[in-house]
Amino acid sequence: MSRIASVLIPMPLPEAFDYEAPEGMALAPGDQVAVPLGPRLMRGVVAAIRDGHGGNRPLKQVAERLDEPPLPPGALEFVQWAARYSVDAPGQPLAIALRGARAPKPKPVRMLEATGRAPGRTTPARTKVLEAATGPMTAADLARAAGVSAGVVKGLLDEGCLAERLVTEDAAFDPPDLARKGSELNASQAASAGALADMVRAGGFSVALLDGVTGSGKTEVYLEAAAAALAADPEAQVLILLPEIALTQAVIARVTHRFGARPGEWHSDVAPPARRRVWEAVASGTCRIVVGARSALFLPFRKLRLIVVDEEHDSSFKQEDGFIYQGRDLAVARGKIEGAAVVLASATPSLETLRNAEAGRYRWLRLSARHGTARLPDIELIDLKATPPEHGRWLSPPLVAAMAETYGRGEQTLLFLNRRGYAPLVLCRACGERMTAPDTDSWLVEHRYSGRLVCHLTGFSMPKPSACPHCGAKDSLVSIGPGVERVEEEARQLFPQARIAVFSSDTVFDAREARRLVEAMAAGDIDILVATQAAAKGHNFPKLTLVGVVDADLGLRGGDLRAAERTYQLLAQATGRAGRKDRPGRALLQTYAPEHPVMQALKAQDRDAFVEAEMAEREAAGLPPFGRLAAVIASGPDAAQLDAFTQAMAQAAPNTPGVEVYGPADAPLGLVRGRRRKRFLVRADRGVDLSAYMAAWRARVRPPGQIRVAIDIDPYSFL
DNA sequence: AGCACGCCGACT
DNA sequence: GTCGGCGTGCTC
Repeated sequence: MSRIASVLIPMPLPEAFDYEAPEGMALAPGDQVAVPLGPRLMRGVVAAIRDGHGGNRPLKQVAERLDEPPLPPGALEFVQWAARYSVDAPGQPLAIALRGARAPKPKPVRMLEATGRAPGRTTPARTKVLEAATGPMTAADLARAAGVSAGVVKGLLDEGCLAERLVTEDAAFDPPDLARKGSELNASQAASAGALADMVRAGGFSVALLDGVTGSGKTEVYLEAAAAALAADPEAQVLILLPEIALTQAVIARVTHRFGARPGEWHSDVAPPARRRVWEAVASGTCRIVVGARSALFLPFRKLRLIVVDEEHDSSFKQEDGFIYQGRDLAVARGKIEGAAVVLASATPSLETLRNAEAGRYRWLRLSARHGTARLPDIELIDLKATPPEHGRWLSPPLVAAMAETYGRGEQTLLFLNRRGYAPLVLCRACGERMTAPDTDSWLVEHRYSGRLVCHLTGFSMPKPSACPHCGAKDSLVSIGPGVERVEEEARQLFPQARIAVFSSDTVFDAREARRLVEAMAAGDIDILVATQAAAKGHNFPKLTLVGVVDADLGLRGGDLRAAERTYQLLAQATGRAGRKDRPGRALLQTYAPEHPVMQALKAQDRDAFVEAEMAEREAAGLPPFGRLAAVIASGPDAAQLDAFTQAMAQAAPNTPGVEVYGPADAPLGLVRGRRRKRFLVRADRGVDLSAYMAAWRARVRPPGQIRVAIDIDPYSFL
């Protein structure tokens, strides 16, 4: 008999591997260890310890217990739960959970300090350096502060008048100052904040929907819930999740102001050493507030007491590649594991969340009053059949007139179009050839800034050719349809004097640039902002009084489950931008289907009507939130082999009451990176353990050769 | 994911 | 006769 450690390894292995725990090595679940895997040593995390022996073959031994913070029990359980739920290898979520633990430590910086020794020879330059050396500084800073060359500093260092000291950036996070007062709350906010504070103080798992229109002050309310959680327990930790990196800076500033301490920041743009610092501080409990993107859910919290999911409806919470998961749903799961309160905040909650609130599973807190004196914008539909734009233009006469009026008053316009680039399609007038990426069915999008054709799916790009690559015709390629760049071009032609900017992921590369643009807009330094979804939420632009939605129908096409819901949310968010302070706002929606229920509900600003109609349709079809969906994407380079495999897979689908399997069908993007793709869609009744069903199905087939099978629980994109 | 082992073409 | 192409499969 010996002790056996079951070890999770951050790789796509199907299960934890067993190792023998060497005599005298103290090991506990959560410990980070080094274990031999094949020819090399891997980092892993102990999932469980038991007594026993290896069975038919001898086990390898754990090589070393690493001197690193262990994964707390809640984090470990969450990793395993997430893997099971997503029907994926536990190593996938574990890799996310260890992303901060494996990052390099912050490098110590060489700082110089005066030692008090007088230099052998005093010169004016040396005196200036010693006067400037009031505290530890880097050599470069000291030379700059004294206005001398680096040589002078070096000379003083060599003589021992300055001494070198290695300083690691202070790893500690300041504790939140709980004596600080929060913002002044109106009656509605105060009631919700009180309810959330009670919920948090009561302890244990519970979920609340914080439901309030744009500008109703949801952030102030959930910050009070955070204050209650932090005050109730000196070790309590709070996690605030946001759908996009661009929104983190504003919330970090709010948290810093509210608690007098900067929270931990966690998203893909955070540099590795800073990530390591946050990871360790969260594991040790010294970092008590984290603001981050969905992957922050996997941080090693010790005593997580509150999770806020801001803009909970946002589809960016859905991770689509690699480890596929829905951040909002996993947040609720982590809350359950930790016994924490979960607050889902939105102006346009997802139908899933609304259903849970209606059914009483979630506490439903409505923020009714709008902050300050701002009024909701008027929403008008522009019927593009009645008043179409000129040929080759995208802004209709009524929208242009409204823009002129707004510009004339010195106010701002937001033109909203959820399409990057200049034109979504380039085709040849001579032969009709559509430009697509090699090995892909998706259209190449023209980008004029870069002069290239870009595939938004694979990242492939090429210079725009002067002749058609198919038929060779010269100058025959035409740009079809609008992207934000093209709308910007049109706006510049219409308003040559206006200050116009574009906000899309092609023009805004990082959080800093996003903040710069948002600040310029807030300060009134931009007259017309042309934006994709990236700018449609979370900001307050006092001089913005007109929102033009260039193509309101965009989300109504394509026949995916959430198209109507997404359009509704997007438009409600985008139009919510207009007229927030004392100016009334207007929103103009260009549409070819003004009679569509979504357009009508939006025009009437009747969320309940929209939700009721959409819920009825979903219920009748047994679709989420009344049923559950999963997708299988099988892909491979050989079409015939893939067909044969997906046919076999269809045969192998377990026959279970309450589950229907549709497919195999060609995936909408049937060819990606040279691989053919086939898709199954699985619909299940609410009570079915869909993850178990999918796992059982997958276990029945063995994908041959190059064929890959990906399972997506609760798919969003049907591509 | 790595990294081996494996079985078929052009080289010192 | 070998070196090496990367296809297939395993790692407790």
